[in-house]
Amino acid sequence: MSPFRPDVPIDAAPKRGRGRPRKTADERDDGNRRQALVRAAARLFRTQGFAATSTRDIAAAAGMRSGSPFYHFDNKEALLAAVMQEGMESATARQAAAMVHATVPMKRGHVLSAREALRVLVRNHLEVLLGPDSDFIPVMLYEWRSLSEAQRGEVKRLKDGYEAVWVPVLQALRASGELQGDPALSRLMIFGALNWSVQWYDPRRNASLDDLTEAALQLFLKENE
Amino acid sequence: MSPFRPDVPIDAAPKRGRGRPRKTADERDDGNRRQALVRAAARLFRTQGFAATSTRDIAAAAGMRSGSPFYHFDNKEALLAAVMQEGMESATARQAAAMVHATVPMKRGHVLSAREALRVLVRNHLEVLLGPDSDFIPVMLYEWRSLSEAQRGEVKRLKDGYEAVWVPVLQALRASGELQGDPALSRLMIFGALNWSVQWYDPRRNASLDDLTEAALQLFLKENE
DNA sequence: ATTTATACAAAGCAATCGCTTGCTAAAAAT
DNA sequence: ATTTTTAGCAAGCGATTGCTTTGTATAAAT
Repeated sequence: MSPFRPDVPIDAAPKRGRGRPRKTADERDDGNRRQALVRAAARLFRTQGFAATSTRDIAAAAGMRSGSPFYHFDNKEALLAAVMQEGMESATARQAAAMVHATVPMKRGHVLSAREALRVLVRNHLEVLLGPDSDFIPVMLYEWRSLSEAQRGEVKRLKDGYEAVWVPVLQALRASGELQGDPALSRLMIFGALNWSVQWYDPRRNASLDDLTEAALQLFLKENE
Repeated sequence: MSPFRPDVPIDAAPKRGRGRPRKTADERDDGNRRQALVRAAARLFRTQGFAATSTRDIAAAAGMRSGSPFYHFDNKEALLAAVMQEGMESATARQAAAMVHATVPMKRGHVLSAREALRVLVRNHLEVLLGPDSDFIPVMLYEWRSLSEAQRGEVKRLKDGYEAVWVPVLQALRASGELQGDPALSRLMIFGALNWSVQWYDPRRNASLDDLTEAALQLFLKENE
C-alpha cells in the first residue's frame, strides 16, 4: 500500500452534498469552533503530551478533518500557546474573583488576615489544577519547553501576573513569623508542592480539595501567638 | 527528492574498511556502549522529552548509526525504561549510603535525630535532582506517562523502595510535633516542593543545594521545644 | 444579484519516524 | 583452528507527521 493515503478511507467519506454542515445564525456567532479546538488540544496535550499528540488527533476530537485546524492556527505550536494563554487568563480571573469574594463579606475597613488570604489562594490554585475542566494549567506547567522562545515570553508575563498576587501575602506571613525563611524560595516550594498534586491526586481515592488546602497550610505555616 | 534517504549522505559515509573501529581489550570490557546509549538518551529525554527525541538523535549522540541502538534495546520504550531503572537504582544506593555515612560517625548506640535524618534525605534528593549527571530522575518524574503499563510497574517498585525510607522519618517528626498533619500527605507535598526545583533551579543564580536544604526544612518543620 | 469573507473538506507533499533486514568484522569461547 | 558471540554499519520499508493547496458550500455585505 502506498505510504500516502488520504486521512479517511473513501467509503467513510462524508455524504456527498459536501461543504460545511448546516448551521443557523446564532450558533455560528463567535469563534466557537476555534474554542473547540483549544479545548480538545488541551485535553490531548495533557493526557498524551504535546509531541505525542498529532494535529490529526486534535482535529478528530473537534470533529474536523486533518487540515482544518490550520485555518484557525498558524501551526501546532500556536495551538499550544493558545491553550496556555487562555488557561492563564482564566486562572488569573478566577483568582482575582476568589480574593474579592473572600474580602467583600467582611466589614468595611477590615481586611483578610494573611493566613486567610493564603488559604483562598491555595484553595483556588488547587481548583485550577485539579477541578473540572482543568487541562489548561497542567499543560502549561509540563509542556513549557515545547513552546518557542517568543511565545514563552508572552506566557511568562501571564504567569508572573498570576504569581504576583502571592508575594505580599507571603511577605506578611513572613513578617508575622507564621512563615520562616526567604519568601521567594518559599513561594517556589509551595507552588511545587501544589503543582505536583496533578501527578498523584485522584478525587475518588484521596482527600477533598478542602482537605488538601488544610494539609498544605498545616505543613507550611507556624502558629503565631 | 525521494522521501526515502539514507540516514547519512553518501560522502559523509565512514571510511571504507568497515566494521567496527579498532578497540583494545580493556576499553571494551563490559557493556559500555549500552551505557553510552542510556546516558545519551537520559540527556536528550530530559532536555527535549521522550516523544520529541528520535532514536536517530540518541544514536548520533552515542556515536552510532540510526539502526544500532536496536541491537542493545528492543525498542525506544525499553531505552526509556532503562534510563528510569538505572536512575532509580543509583539514587536509592546514594540515599542508603548517605544515611549510613551520617549515622556511623556518631557514637555507637546513638541514632540520628529525625530532624537530622530528614536533612540528609532532603539534601541527597536535591543532589539526585540537580547535581552533576542528574538527568535520570527528572526523566522518570516527567516522562512517566510515556512508559508502557508493564514497565510502569517495575519502575514503581523501585520508586516505592526509594520513598519507603522517608516514611519512618516523617512519622517520627509527626510524633514529636515537628511536623503536623497526615505524614502521607506531607510526604507527597514535600516531594512536590523538591521535585519542582528542576523547573527553576539555576546553580549560577540561585542558592546552593545546602541553602535549599535549609530553606526546605525551615518551611516544613516546626520547633520542638 | 453579485461579491466577499468564513469555515471548513479533500487530497496529498515532503520529511521524518520507529524499526527491520542483511551484512561484516573483530573478539571470545570452544 | 574453528565456531560463536558481540557490536555494530548500510540501506530502506511502511507508516505517520506537520502543513499546504485547492475547491466549495454557506452567510453577510454590497
